[in-house]
Amino acid sequence: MEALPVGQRMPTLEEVARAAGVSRATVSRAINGGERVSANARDAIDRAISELGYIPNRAARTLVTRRTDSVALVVPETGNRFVSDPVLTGALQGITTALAGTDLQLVLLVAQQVGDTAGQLRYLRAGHVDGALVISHHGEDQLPAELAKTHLPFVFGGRPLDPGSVEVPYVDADNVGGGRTAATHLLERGARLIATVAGPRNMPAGVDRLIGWREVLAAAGRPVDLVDYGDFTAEGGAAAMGRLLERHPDLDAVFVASDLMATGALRVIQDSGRRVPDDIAVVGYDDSVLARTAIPPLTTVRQPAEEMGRRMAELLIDQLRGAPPQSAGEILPTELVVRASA
Amino acid sequence: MEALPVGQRMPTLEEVARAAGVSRATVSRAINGGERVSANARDAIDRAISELGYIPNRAARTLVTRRTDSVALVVPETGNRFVSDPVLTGALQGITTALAGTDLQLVLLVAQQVGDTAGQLRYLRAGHVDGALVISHHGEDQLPAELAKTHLPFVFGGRPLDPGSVEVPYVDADNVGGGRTAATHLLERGARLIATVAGPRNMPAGVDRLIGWREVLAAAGRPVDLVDYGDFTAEGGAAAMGRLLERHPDLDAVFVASDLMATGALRVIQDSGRRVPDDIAVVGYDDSVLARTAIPPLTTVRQPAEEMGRRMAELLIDQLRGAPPQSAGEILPTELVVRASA
DNA sequence: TTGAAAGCGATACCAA
DNA sequence: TTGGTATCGCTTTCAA
Repeated sequence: MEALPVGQRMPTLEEVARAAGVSRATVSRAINGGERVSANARDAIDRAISELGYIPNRAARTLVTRRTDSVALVVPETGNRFVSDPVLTGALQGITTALAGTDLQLVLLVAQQVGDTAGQLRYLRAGHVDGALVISHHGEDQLPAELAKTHLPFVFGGRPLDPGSVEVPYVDADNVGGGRTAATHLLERGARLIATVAGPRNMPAGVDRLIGWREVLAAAGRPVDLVDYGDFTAEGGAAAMGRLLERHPDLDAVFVASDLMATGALRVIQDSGRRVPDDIAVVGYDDSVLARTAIPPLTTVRQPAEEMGRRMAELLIDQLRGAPPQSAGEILPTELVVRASA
Repeated sequence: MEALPVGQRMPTLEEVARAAGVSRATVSRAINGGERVSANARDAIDRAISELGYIPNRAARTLVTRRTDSVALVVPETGNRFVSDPVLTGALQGITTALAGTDLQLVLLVAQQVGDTAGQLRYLRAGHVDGALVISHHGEDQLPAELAKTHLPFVFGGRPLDPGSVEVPYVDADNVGGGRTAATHLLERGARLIATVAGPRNMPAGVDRLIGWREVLAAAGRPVDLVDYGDFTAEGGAAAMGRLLERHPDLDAVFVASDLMATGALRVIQDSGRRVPDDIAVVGYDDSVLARTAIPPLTTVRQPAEEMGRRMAELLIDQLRGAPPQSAGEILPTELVVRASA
């Protein structure tokens, strides 16, 4: 990366000052808040700025302020996870929306290999960004503890499983509540034997949804052992559903902890000659595009992905403004979207 | 954004120099290529660097080199487009892979409003990045022409519709070829009356796939007027399919220009009492997750999204190294993925 | 091969 | 309210 194509020469503060007939210091003040600058000077400076098309040089500014005006979006996992994760894309949406009101730029920090947090930490520690938004699925890594050491403001998306005895500010959807909602809906529909395809045991999202489901069934005096686990893939969902049907051929409802897994479950159920929802009612999770395109369309628990992203960004911005990090996580409510499958 | 949380104080070049017993200049040379530095000095410097945990300050470096070591990913559209676009997420994957070998950081530049290219251009012109990767669907905006004026290296993903008399380096999938492949497959399956649900007429991807389809049918002496248009949504696909069935109740095959539209088409076809593929064979486009989860699973044309992203990044890196921009677009082959729907 | 010193373009302190 | 000036951390001549 030696030879450098010639870019436009940008006007500097100096030139603006000269054109406006004032000093650099005055222009700088005018640009940053405009305190203690006379109306006269202001006008001249504004005119000079727009005539010259002046844009402050970020590098120069960063050098002295030690502020980069950019924040990182840390995505711990690589591979098609990024693609398939229904929350991530929505969160990204919310994040950019929230950042739009500021002059903060979003820098993408995608792990090169699964579990490669070292490289990301190096970057974060280097002071290249003012803060970090961390999307976390597997909460088990040491990212929270390590991040806390850096003194860099950060907010997690998704509750870290093991914060390592540090307070971690995070935003999460109410997974327990979502599990409750799904179970309650199936109960109210009159289901007699309710199963669940849960997510992985090492992921907070998987664990919490199961907890909610279990809670409601236990309270209703129903069995809570019709449980099998998938890995949040369609194949995993299909396999788990198959095992459940084998063990409990008479089950008539199932809560599947993700829409993607639910598509797999749907296939297995229909292949077994059963109809959805008449023989088996199915509730999914995420309200992703898959829920709408599935046949039959899935009743599912909507995650407020975009709002999660927005709140993450807002909490980070608060910290950048000097507020102390939130000591507790923020839990956003989920919502049942009723379609044809249950 | 006034108050600034105290970050760690990072060691500077100066301190490394002192620790190594050499001058700043020598350390700098050692870091940048290591030309004209004695082995002795090298060793001492390397040791000092790792002991102190030194990381160069990007802002200071940028200030003098006028290089930012970051490139922008420009996403012209906002809203859930980002989410639903099957190519974008894959391309992102390829881009980060290609960038992993360099020290380039990816900065996300999402348009705040549809068609708001002005803000993006301002940012790009400000010299905040060394180059830009532009994801383009609607080729009609003036982004290509405006970008060319900035002298900033850039590469488009997706062929711009109207380059405005400038050569635009781009990477695209072979949409015409994809349309041909789909049509050919349906012909070879023995279909008699082949329709298509095309994409919007103002999007290159939509237009090109239709051209390919038409080409093959014309060459085979088949009618080429069983065409209706959708907007790349499931609803659009369903509506277009409905119109086609009404006009041509006897059609027995259809090429739908995106998997998402195909899910809508599938629903309409099945609701009309017809079976897929027995009564109507369906070929989709994208090989997205929807193709795999659809019932029946979709035969579809796979876009090499990840490879597109990788090539985009590679072409940009070439330019950053001083190579002239490619004068012609680069077209990557598509591939038919045969599943149950056709 | 090495080092001294001059910037790069901003901010911020201090006097005026 | 202003302007002069030191400073941020690095790269890059230019001499030695």
